[in-house]
Amino acid sequence: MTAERVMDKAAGQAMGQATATARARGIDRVIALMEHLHRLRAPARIADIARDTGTPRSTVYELVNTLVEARWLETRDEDGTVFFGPAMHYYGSDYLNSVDLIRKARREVNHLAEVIGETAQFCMLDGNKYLVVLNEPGRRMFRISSDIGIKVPIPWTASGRLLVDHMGPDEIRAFIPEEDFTLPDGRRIVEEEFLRDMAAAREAGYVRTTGLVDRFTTCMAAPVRDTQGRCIATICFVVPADTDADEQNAMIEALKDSAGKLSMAR
Amino acid sequence: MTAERVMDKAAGQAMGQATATARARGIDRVIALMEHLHRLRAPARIADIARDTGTPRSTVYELVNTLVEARWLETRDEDGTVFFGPAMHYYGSDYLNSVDLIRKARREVNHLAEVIGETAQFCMLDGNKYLVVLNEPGRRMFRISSDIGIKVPIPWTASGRLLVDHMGPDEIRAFIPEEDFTLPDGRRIVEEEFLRDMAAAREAGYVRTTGLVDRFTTCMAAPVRDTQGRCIATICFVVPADTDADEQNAMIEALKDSAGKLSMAR
DNA sequence: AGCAGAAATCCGATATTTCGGACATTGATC
DNA sequence: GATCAATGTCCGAAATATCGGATTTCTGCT
Repeated sequence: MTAERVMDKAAGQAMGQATATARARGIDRVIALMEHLHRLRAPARIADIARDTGTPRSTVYELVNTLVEARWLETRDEDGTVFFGPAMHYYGSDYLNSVDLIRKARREVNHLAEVIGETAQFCMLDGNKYLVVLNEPGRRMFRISSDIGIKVPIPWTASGRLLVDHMGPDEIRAFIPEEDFTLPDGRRIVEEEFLRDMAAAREAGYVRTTGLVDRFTTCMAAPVRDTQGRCIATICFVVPADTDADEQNAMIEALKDSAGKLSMAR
Repeated sequence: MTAERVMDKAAGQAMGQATATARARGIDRVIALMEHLHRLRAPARIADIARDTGTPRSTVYELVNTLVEARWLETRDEDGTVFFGPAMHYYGSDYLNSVDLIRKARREVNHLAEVIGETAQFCMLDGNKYLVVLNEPGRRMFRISSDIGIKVPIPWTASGRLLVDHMGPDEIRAFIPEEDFTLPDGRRIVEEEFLRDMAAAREAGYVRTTGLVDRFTTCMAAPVRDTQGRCIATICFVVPADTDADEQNAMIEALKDSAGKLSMAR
């Protein structure tokens, strides 16, 4: 109820910039600032931060100084831009280590990426969106970093078809926003198709999709289930669509294996 | 200059708790709070946070609410403790990906931990202290998490002997605080010994120490050097002291190999 | 050199947040 | 069931951090 004072939540969804109105707490401004950098995924100049977050310039300067001193932010290059600093990594590591499932998942994801050599990920739901929690790039050169912590519509992903496993058609309709069935390129995912994929995935114990978000990419995912059999996360590979079929099958086996271990674990 | 208002810096070194005096900015209180959780490396109850950071109780409640809402913190279990939340992981990942050397180092550390099966680390200096930046546990059960982002006296570590490589005896004396030559168990590292280790390490291209911080642990480290040949980081293994000699030699070769790649890279 | 525009700093006033302490709630112990 | 302790909420007042705008410094360009 406090942060909303600064950001108009209604305006949220779209390109995340807030129009500040009144005077706000330092904390709320800092939260907006960090969130902005995260969405940007790149260093930003202070003036731009001020504009894009709707924070008065003098305030941003003041806060950035404080944050740089605390190593939450770092001044980059000599171009006067700032980005996240080492403290965030330390705190983030503490978080990862404190969550049992994620700590174990890290092992599996690293192992998969190392042995198979393709990009492996660990994904979960965050509200009604899909989220990459862990990402370990394979040996390929490109696609170095992925979108850790960036929310994506559930129907855009292979894993999404597993993560809503336990819901009936009506529940899903209520849960996933209408507009999320439209892909970035404008194509539309028919609901029946989605439900069919889902049922097939539950049956087979894995799911594979090609050319969803990106035409030339194939995703394969296996479900991590809790003791009640509910899918609480997925492990997946992201590979070029032209990857050899046998290799893909090997990957799926590896995924099922890893996902199985994590399902046991908790 | 702002954060100091809250924390008495002189009191620092010891058990990190500050005695708040005057009214402080929310930001400064939050920084103290996060730093406290990081040192603690465990969830804490709000009342304890208030006591240990010297922040008024009502203020902590207020701030924690804001931070939980932003996912910077998370309420754990049902015992009312709080700890870092997922947002810290996302911001931390952004940081890691934004620093070239660290991003590359992550590959190497993961690879080493996977292939050799022992805990691998990537370390750097932070001021006049040694710091584990990346840690990847091996296949052994114990010693799951390490002290990422926790400052350690340079002489306590194998890597430390490489990281001050470029300094002369006088520089080192000026750089490393006197008291840092005393190990946690009270033993004292003679300066000549340290300098000898250093010279030998530079000569050999790696360093190995046993029973420094912990009697039953051996550390092996290889230097990552910049274009001027200066040691800017190290890669290392942390293994039980009774590890087979041949295995240790193989590890050292693997370390030199990885460190060499990173030295090339930048 | 000189100029224009942007980046960064400075400063005082006021709207606001922090803080203390009182009050409510929960839970454990005897 | 009563007592004590710990946890969490609420509220008004006072201290002060945020903000606007003016000033200064920097940078690139003609």
